[in-house]
Amino acid sequence: MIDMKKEKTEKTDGNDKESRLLNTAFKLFTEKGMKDTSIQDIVDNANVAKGTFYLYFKDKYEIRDILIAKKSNKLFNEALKELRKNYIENLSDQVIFIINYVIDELVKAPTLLKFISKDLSWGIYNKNVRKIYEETSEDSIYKLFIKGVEENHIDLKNPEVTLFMIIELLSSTCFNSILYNEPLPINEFKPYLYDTIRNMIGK
Amino acid sequence: MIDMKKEKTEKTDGNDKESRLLNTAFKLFTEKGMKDTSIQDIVDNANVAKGTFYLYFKDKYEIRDILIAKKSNKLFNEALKELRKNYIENLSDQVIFIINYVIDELVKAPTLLKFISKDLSWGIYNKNVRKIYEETSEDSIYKLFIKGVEENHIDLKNPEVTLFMIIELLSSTCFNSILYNEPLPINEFKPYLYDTIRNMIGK
DNA sequence: AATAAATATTGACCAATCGTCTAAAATATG
DNA sequence: CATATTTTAGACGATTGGTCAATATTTATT
Repeated sequence: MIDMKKEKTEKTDGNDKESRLLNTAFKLFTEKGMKDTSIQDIVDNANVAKGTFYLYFKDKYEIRDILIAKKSNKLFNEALKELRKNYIENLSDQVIFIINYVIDELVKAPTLLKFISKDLSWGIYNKNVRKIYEETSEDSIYKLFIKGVEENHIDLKNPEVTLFMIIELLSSTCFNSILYNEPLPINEFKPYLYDTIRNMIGK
Repeated sequence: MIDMKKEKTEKTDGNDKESRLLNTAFKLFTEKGMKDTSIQDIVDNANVAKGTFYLYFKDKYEIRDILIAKKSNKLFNEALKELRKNYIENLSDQVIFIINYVIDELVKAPTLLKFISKDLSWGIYNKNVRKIYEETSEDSIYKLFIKGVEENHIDLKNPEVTLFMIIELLSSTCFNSILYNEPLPINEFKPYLYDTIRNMIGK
């Protein structure tokens, strides 16, 4: 029934041409930067024809948006998974746990941080990125936060904006550690950041 | 003495080719977006040859950086000028005054806000932009803040990072009013934002 | 004022890049 | 096995980016 057909068949472990394009693009974007990466570069390195690229993506910027969304979404989801393993009651502390997790991961992987932040500033504000966020995430910091605010009767004028502000703070804190090439005392600064978050959320 | 030479002479009120390129680029960037504006577009609309563009700017991205820096710098300088007219003692209140001024101006000019924020997220983190900031501003929110912290013996772990965070908050607050097309109650949200700033700076 | 040196400007030119399109290959369906 | 549908390939025209030698303009020098 299942025959091998041609010898050319790659291991079909789900990494199809689309995935290969995404992986290759991420590699090249982080290595050489957006500007110095052409679509030809991407398809050559992914061993795919140019036409195939345009089958899946509109242009270079769409593939970037998708990448940023996937990478940052993955990071937040990992953080949420870790959060579930611990029992943390307070919403402020839950948010701080997540922020803390993400900061640590980003500081460990500066190329990822640079990519996420530099070209799109965390991508939170980009329509395309937000769409992918909403499509792909069953569980999300957004839902956790909104639910938490409701359940705990926390008095926030606009929870959504508050969450964005907090993530913006996360972004700026991380990015500062890259902006200055000298190592920034990010761990010293954390308690200070978390105070601010507690003040924003209350409780 | 002063002769007209050619009839082609434009009014030489300081707007040379460089300025014309900058103005035209800003117009096109905000009207059509970065991606749909080619250098050819810019030089055609500015009535300048292509080579002239490359005499002043490295590429499209450099002219964008310069524009963002100039526009945002101008905004902050206007805010500082207004601040000087009032007598505000407290550093928190001074910062809030400036933030308030800038927010109001940006909400009034959404295309400017969109340009500043979208492609570079306020530009604070961009090396090129920062360089221009430092070169062009005699008076700046940066200096005001650092001096204020010192003079008032305010205990901040890292004043520079704190200021960036505050500006990031300003940026995120403004940008939220664009993100959602419906009018966001930005004025309602202000007191809340300013509480946060007071908590960050203290006093 | 005439000449020389320095600087600014131009636009033709070529290489690189984009995005389209048609034909071929792979796969699914009956 | 024949036919329809989807996926892939890469050649192609159009656009864009960036260079460069020629030309125009300004500034300095005598």
